[in-house]
Amino acid sequence: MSLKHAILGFLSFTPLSGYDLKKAFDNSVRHFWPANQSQIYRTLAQLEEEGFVTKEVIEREERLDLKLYHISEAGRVEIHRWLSTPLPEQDSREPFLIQVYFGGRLPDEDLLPLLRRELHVTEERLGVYEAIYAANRHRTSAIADERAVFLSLLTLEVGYTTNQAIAQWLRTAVARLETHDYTIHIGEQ
Amino acid sequence: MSLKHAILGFLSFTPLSGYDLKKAFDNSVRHFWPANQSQIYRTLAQLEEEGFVTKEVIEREERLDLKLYHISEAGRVEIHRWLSTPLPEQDSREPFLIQVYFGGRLPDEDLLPLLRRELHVTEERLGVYEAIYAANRHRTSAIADERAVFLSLLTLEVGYTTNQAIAQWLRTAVARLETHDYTIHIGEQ
DNA sequence: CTGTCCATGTAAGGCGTTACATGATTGT
DNA sequence: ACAATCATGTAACGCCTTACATGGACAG
Repeated sequence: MSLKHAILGFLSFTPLSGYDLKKAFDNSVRHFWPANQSQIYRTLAQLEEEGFVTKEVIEREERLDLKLYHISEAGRVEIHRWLSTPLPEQDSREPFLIQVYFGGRLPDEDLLPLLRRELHVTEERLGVYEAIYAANRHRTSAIADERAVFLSLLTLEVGYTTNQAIAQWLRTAVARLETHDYTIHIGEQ
Repeated sequence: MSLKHAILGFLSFTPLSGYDLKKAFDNSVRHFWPANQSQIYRTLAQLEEEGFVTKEVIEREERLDLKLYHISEAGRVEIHRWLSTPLPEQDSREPFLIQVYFGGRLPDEDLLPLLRRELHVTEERLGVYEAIYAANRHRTSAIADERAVFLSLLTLEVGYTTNQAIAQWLRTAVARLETHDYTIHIGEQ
C-alpha cells in the first residue's frame, strides 16, 4: 500500500499530525498520489497498530488534542525496505482512452471537441507544472540535501514530459482526423 | 463508471457473453482498462437492471446456459451520451513516483537499480506495443470502418509515445545521478 | 460577523481484486 | 490422460471517495 509508505516517507523527516500530512500531500505529491483526509487518519491508525509510528498526544486545554505521529525504528526499516523494493507492474486506467477507442461511434463534430478539450486540459497542466517548478527551482531545503531535492523535482519533470508527449499526440490526432489521414505512427522514427 | 461504458461499447458492435467480453477486453483495451471476470459479470447484471442491455438465454442441454447480452436502445443512447461527454479530471496514482520522490532516503547503490529496472520494464512495454501494432497494422475490420480502426490504434500510439517519453526521462535521470548533475529540465527548450 | 484555517474523526458506499466453486468440451 | 478452453457465477476483503459531524482561533 503506497499511501502507508508515502506517510512513512514524510514522517521520516519530521513528526507530523494528520492535518499536517494532508497539507504535505497537497503541497507535494498530489499530482501522482492524491490523498484525502479521512483516509490519512485511518491509515495513521493502521500504521500505529502495526508499530510503524507512535502517537504523541498533546493536550491543549479547551481545544482538541493535537496528535503528533512519530516514525518508529520499525517504521524506518519498513520505509527503507519498501523504497528499495521493485513494485509489481501497475495497471493503468484511462477512461479518456476508452472514449477514443470507441470514438468511431461518434461523428467528427462530436469527437473533435472532445480531443481539443483534452488538449486544452493537458496544456493547462503543463502550465501548472511550470509554475510549480518556477516556485521551487531555487529552493534549498532545511531537511533535505541537493540530491533529495533533485529527486523530488524529477517527479515534476516526468509529469511535464509525459504531458508534453500527450499534447503532441493530441495535436497530431486532431490534424489527422481533420484531413482524413488515418495513418498511425509507432516504432519507425 | 467507465467499465459499464466500455462494455456498452463492445456490445454496440455485436451481442456477446460475459466470457466473450472478457476476451474482448484482454485483446484490445487491457492496456488502459483491464477488466476482470467477476467484475464483468456483476456489471452486466447492473446494466441489465438499468435497462441498457437485455439478456438472451441460450439453453444447451447438459451444458451451462449461454447468456448473450444485447445492447438496448436506451443503451445506445447512453453510450453515445457518455462518449461525447467530457470526463471530469482524473487523478493518477503512480507508486513508482513515490519511490522517486523519497529516493533521497536511499544511497545510489539502492536507487539506481530501481530506476534501471523501471527503464527495462518501460522498454519491454515499448516492444509489446510495437508487436501489437505490427500484428494489427494491416487489419481491416468487418465491423468497423477505417476511421474506427484508426481511432482504436490511436490508443496504442499514445501508450507508445508516453512510454518513450518515460524511457527517455529515466535514461537521463540515471545519467544525472551517476554524474551528480542535479539539474532539472522543465519548460525551457 | 463571516469565512477560512486548525484539527479531529465516523459512516456509507463504490469500484476493484483475489479466492473459491463448478463442470462440459476440445486439443495434444 | 491431462491440460486448456469454454462458461458461469459468489464471497470476502481492500482501497478510496463523499458526505457528515464538531468546534475553537484568527483575519478582514
